[in-house]
Amino acid sequence: MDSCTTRVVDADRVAAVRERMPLAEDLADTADVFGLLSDPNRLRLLVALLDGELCVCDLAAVTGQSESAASHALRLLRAHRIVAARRAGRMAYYRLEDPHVRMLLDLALAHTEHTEALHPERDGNA
Amino acid sequence: MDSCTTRVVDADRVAAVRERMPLAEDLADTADVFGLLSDPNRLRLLVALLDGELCVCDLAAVTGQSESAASHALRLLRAHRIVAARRAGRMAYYRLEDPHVRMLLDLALAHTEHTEALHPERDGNA
DNA sequence: TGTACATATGAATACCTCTTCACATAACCA
DNA sequence: TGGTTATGTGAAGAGGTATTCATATGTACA
Repeated sequence: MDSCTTRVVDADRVAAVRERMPLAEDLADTADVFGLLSDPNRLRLLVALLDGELCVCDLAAVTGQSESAASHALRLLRAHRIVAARRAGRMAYYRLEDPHVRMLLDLALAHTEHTEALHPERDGNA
Repeated sequence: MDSCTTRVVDADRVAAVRERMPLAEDLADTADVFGLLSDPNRLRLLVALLDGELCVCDLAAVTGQSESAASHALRLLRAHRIVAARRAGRMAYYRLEDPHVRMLLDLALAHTEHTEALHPERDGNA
């Protein structure tokens, strides 16, 4: 099928790893999720939503971006089912919908807080 | 400090979330890590290294990319202390060095394998 | 010593992403 | 009804990123 044109040193290990390699489709989906978490402003939006729903203008205020930028980011997150919106009149309340992303966020943030010991030039939160 | 020029609906919630918001520096670091995991080829490299070290040409073969591309990707991962290299003659054996990234990978891959039903690109398009 | 080999790297290109601006949509209120 | 407010969206520009090609570096081996 997909023959590799390059040399191989440890053919057995290569074959074994290839066997365990997830499907390209699954890897692409996983990479997409990580990509959605790779922007500081989107990260701020999701962190803000960890405690519960917020409307767009509050999310914009908390994350320090324009409401248009926040709306664009929320649209992207919504398209990937990571957040969901509840309409109440002319307001839109967003919530974190994906429990898996919540786990990734918790793990990642716990790590950065935990490894602040490795960056002793700065102390904890504001 | 950083005053928000936009309206706010729930001022208390906004203040509380702001209090809990991690430092911009930490958020940027976290976003960087996620960004490094947001490319399918880099993801393949890291998955291949979950079981142990491999040389560059084997990594290129396993991940289906050119050795130059693999080397570029490994250089990036190495610069962020996610992988480390061991030289043996003219070969370079890379290993996964960051236990936190290993956890993120395990968590993410376990999730994608268990949820085949979830697929994005379907715009909610309100 | 010279040649072949494994890896590293710089530059160039094509692609993608984020932000902003302008405007659209839709709900609320006088 | 018209005006104001909250959010949504398209287009465009700036900036970032990934891949490739060519070449450099350094090791091994004849």
